[in-house]
Amino acid sequence: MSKTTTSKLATSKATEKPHCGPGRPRGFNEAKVLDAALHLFWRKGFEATSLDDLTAEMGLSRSSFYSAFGSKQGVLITALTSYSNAALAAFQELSESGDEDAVASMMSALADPNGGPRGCMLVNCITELAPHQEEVAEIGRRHLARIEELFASTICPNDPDTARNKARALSALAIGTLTLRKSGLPPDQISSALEAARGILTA
Amino acid sequence: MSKTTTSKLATSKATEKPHCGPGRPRGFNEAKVLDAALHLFWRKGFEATSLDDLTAEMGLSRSSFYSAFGSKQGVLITALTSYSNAALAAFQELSESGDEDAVASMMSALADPNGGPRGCMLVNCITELAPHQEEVAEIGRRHLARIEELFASTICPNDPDTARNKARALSALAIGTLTLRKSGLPPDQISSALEAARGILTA
DNA sequence: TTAATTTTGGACTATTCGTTCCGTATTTCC
DNA sequence: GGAAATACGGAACGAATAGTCCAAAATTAA
Repeated sequence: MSKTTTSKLATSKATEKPHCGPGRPRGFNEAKVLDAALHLFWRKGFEATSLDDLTAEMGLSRSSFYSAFGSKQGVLITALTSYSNAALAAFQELSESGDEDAVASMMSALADPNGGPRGCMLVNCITELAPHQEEVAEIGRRHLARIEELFASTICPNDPDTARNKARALSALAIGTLTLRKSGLPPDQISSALEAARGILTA
Repeated sequence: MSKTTTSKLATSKATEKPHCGPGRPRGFNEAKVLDAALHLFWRKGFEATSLDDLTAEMGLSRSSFYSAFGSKQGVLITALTSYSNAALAAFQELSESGDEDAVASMMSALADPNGGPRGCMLVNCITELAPHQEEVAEIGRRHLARIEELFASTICPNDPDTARNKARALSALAIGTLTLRKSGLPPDQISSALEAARGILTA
């Protein structure tokens, strides 16, 4: 009686890869499960997230998990890399918008005073893992360097030296703000402080 | 043959408590083992530090550890509290020095461009634990609020409103800088950016 | 000395950890 | 319809985890 149910798993939407070689096709969307993993790491931290948590949230069996990502650390690196790329792309778009208050938008995107879960996952990972996982540190360095670069090219395309310093300060400001928010400072106080500092720094 | 060695443990320096009530006296200095625990947590993070790591570093048996501190979380809270108090006292002294460049000293004390292990343990704890351990969040809030307060009273004792915003920005700046350093940015680049930002913000 | 009290070492427990493995299901290629 | 290849469910693994327990040791008060 168990044989009567014919599987429908493989015939899902399958927006990404329509299945190439031989063998049974995957029953999950890689981008989606990676996103689920990322948000779980964001909520709980890397060490505090267990394999049971992870596979439950991703909807994968342990076999599928390990065959696809190799290890707990592997799935973090993969998810973090694509998160960084996506975030940087969006950030670049803001910086190239030519908008008058592009810097303000960039600050908001980074510091996110209203505090959805999309603050900056990378800051968490750097703080928790960078000293002990070189791959995470590398991703973090790349990410922050690119942010600084985009800040610099936005605020002052002429004088590169002071622009660089101001850009670094803006980055540090936004990142530090994330910690303030995480400690419980109300959003409106975050906003006003950010606003004031940005006004002064970019004047 | 094992009985011949008479113990000398209890007759140590014992600078803190000369032993009051009845019963066997402790063989360890509470402040010292707390400091050891704090630095281990700082190096490895809370979740990544095991009881074996902890007791080894503190030089305690599990019995002594649990009878003195109750739990892994307990020793963190205790150590973190005294760390916060000591750091804030030193910070207050800087702010009350009347020195011309008191703000610069305060920034250095917080951001510590040369990066000894005494950066700011509290930022690590906030990032890793505040969302899930209310006690840690509370200590973090207290700590950051006090820092902001001292900044505000130092830079501009008159106009309290903009002083508050600038103080908040300086705090965020210093805290964000810690993350930059942790990601691998060289100390001299940290220093120059801090210097520039501070100059602008306090002008 | 003896009784009372506290600390200490380290064995122990029950659980959870990340990872591996195997039998079965599902697909493509011939 | 095979054969080959890949994915899946879930049991199993050894190591590691935070925390408990108890007998022995060390002290004070009588």
